Amino acid sequence: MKITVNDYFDLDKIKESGQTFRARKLDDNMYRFISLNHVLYISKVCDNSYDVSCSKDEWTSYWYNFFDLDRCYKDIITEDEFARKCFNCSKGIRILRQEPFEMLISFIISQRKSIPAIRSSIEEICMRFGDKIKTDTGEKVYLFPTPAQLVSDTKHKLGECKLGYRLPYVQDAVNTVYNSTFLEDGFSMNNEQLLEHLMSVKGVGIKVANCIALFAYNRVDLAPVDTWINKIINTKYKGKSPFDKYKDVSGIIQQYFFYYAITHKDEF
DNA sequence: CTCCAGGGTTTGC
DNA sequence: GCAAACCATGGA
Repeated sequence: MKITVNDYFDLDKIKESGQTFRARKLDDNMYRFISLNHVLYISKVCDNSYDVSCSKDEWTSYWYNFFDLDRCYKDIITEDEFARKCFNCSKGIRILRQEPFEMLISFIISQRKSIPAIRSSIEEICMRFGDKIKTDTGEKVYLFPTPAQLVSDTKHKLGECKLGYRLPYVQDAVNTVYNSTFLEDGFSMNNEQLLEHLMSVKGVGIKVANCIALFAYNRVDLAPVDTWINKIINTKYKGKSPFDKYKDVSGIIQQYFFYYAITHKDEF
C-alpha cells in the first residue's frame, strides 16, 4: 500500500538516531521496523510517497502514531547558528512512540555501552526470549519479549545477553513491571512525576528516565543529557543548556543535536 | 593490546 | 549535598 507523508521524514536518519536499536535496513531502499507485535516494511517511492507492507487500517491506527506524524516538525524554529546546522543535518528524524517496556530495558542496557553493543545485546534478548513470528514477506523475526517472558528466566539465559553489571538492573526492572500497572501508570503522570516514577527502578537514573519519557511517553519537552549533549553544551554553549529556549520541543532539538554529534564526532 | 561506550550507584568528604 | 571511585564487557 502507498502512503503519503507531508512532513520531514527520513528512514535512514530515524534508524541511526539512537532512539531505536532494532530498526534495520534490509537493502538499499527497504527498512524494517518492529514494535510490540507489529512489523513494518517501508520503502521510499519518490518525494513524499512511501510503500508500506501494512494495511491502511494498521497504518492509521498504529504506525502513523509510531512515527509521530500528527506533529509538524517543519514548524520547529531554531534559535541559533549551531542549532540551525544540526537541524539541517538531522531533519527527517521523528521522535518515535515506542513501547514502554522495550524502552525501559533498552535504555537500562544503554548505559556505558556503544550503540552497536546495545543493538547486539537487545538482539540477543529478543532471540532468546521473544516470540518468533513469520511476517507477510515470509521473513522470520523476533519480537521484543514481554515482562512475563523475561521474568521466568529459570535457565539464566539473561546472563548470556552481554549485560555485564547491568544484569541485576534488568532483572529488577522486569520484576517491577511484571503483573503490575507500573508502565501504564506513567501515561497519566506529569513529567516530574513520571521521571521520579521511572527512577524508582534500580539502574534508571536521570538520563535513562528522560530517554524513556521521551521515546515511550512522547514527552518531547524533555531533553535527555548524555555524554554527547554534554559535549555540545560545553563546547558550543559555554556550559549553559540551550534547551530551555525550546520548551515544548526541546526533546526534538536534543535528538537533532545528538544525531549531529554522532555523525560529526571529529568536531568534539 | 588498549581504549571507550546515549550512566548509575556507592562511597568518602 | 557534591565529587570521585567503581562497575563488566563488547566492539573498534
